[in-house]
Amino acid sequence: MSRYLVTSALPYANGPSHLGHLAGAYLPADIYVRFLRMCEEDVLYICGTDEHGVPITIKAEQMGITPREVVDRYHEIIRSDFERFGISFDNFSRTEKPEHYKFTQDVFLNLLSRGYIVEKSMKQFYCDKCDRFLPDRYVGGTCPQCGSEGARGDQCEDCGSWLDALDLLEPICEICGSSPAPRETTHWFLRLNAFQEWLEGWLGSHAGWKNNVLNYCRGWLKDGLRERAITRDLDWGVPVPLKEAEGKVLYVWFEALLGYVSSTMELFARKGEPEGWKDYWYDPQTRLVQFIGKDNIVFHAIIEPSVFHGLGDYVLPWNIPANEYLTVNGQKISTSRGTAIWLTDYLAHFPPDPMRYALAINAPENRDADFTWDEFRQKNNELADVYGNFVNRIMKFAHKTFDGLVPEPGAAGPEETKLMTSAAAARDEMEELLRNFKLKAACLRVMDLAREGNRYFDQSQPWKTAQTDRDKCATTIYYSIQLADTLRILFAPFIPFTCEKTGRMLGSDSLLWRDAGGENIPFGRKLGEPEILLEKLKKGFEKVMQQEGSKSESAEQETDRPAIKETVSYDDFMKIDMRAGVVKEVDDIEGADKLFRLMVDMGDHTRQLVAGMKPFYSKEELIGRKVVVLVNLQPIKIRGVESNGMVLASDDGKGGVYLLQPGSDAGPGDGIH
RNA sequence: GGCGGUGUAGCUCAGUUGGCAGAGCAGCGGAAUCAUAAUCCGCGGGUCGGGGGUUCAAGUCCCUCCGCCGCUACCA
Repeated sequence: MSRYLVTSALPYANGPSHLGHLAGAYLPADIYVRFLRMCEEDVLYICGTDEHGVPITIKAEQMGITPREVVDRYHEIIRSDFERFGISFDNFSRTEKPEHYKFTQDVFLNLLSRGYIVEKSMKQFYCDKCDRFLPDRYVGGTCPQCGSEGARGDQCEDCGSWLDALDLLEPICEICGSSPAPRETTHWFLRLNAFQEWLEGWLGSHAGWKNNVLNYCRGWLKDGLRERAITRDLDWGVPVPLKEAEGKVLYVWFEALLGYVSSTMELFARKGEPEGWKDYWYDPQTRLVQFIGKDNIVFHAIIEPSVFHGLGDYVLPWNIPANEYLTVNGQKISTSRGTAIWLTDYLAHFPPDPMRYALAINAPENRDADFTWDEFRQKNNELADVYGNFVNRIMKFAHKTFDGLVPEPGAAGPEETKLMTSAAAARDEMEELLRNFKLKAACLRVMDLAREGNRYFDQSQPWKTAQTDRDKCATTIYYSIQLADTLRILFAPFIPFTCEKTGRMLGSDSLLWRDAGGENIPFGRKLGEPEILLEKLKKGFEKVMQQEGSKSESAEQETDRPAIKETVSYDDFMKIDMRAGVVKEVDDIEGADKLFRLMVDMGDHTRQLVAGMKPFYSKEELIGRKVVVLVNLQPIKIRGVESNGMVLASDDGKGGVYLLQPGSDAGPGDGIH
């Protein structure tokens, strides 16, 4: 027996969870964990919500509530959705807990005393109006190298040079437009570079890990690891535990990774064994398995091992089976574009198992996988037909022919021997696959066995032998029932709710992997009433949900709209000069995917504008179109092309951008008030 | 434009260290009637994105081009 500590990436509590989350980090981990438990391994499955960081404060501002209220709300939604999907965490904690604060602060001090964290004083732009320090990319200004005005704090697009934000001439705050001033601030840096050599060796010893993980890391190591700031000037998060660090918090990615440990501590504290967590985290024999999406690879394969190695006592990841992404209708899941399918919406209409099956059999294990409702329907029906119907036909038959009792079998013939051998082989092959994180292949394998069950049943023709050879018929049904039980066990990690149903019919609820392939259901046992395991779905079934879904999506989206900006005076507004124009020419701009160069007829003159319209309009659509132009805006060069104004458009906040259009009577050059 | 990924049957996807191209679904033909019109048997179908190279041998390794996706930048 081995000891396993399994984690799923901590979901970020700034919104509900969608199918992509489930498919990437939670369902695969749950399948793996359920399997290990059935093998009687010592396993803990740990998770919790990640509740700090800037995006949550922004969300709170948008919703007009406190960050604490945001995370309370989403923690509960996320927790409940996962629970209903059967994700069987041993503990689902949150980073807004005193234990977590204390632990992360201890870790910080520990690394500081070991010299892995260093303090550095630096100057950073501070915006008085926003009352905050500005991250580099939120500072704009004139490039000191080439004089271009469109430079940002980290890089100048025109000349391509990497900049220090402080070198920018005429800096402006990209959030409010005012002029920020440099101010002295102090931050603490994790010396990742100190771990470079060790990491190379450590990662090198894990050649069996998935390629995506190793490749990402290789890239990082090739560039050379740098010191990374792990503190921020912010008021939402775990405070840096030093007197001189007032107003500073630990940066999320440093702190959230430690949530795995603090969640484990919380679990054992609740059990009354406050030191119990160390049996897992301090034991080098523990197999730490961390399920994540590919976006999290750097944190789990580079930063976390560095931190744990720096601390000394902790176990390092044994494997990091990172998944790729799930797309929906071929497109990336996007909250703002409304392509996300929320777990809450799905669960309001359908049971968890069909989705668990559909996502398991087409999981993004090696590359992005695509989800469509039609595909989902096919998978659901396949499962209902091949497995559900197999169980159903046996149960109905046994009730009709043998009064609902498991019949006493005659001697096993070659077909029966072959069937049971196959069942045992499936069990062993699946074990091998599951232990190597090939969940998809394992799922296919158990479906194969279900097909074999149908084949056995068909070839044995019990509906005929019932009349001619009752002994043979009894044998067929007896062994079919044994196979149904094996299928119940082997399917259990994937579709646990359905397997519970099967268990009620068979009078068996034991879930031991080694029982698969055996004769577990004794003859003479009274079988439960047959019930339909899985409902089939008709084309277009998802309409119900999508209507419902779009409702909650739009509710979700309103909160994504920016708050109304501050009031401006009438005089200020009158400074703005807008006029109607007609688009005459449209050209591409080299090296820009979204920009068009527009020549617009303004009546008395023609002016050149640059507009980010390429994703939304074709050249043909634009030519001849009447537009509203803001004409007295300060000219600026964008990607080397001068733009003398701005074309006005509405933005629905979900990726839809629509040009404003003057009425049909308006002519070029007409003013707009 | 930079970085990353990807391209295999009509569709969704497998193809381990190079060694005779696979599965499921869909399609076509048949069997069967216990069962949720479910099941079972059989068949067809691919220049493995294009081109070049290494090799006895390339879907697999190298170069190059094309397509698609994502992140990022430009969206005055």
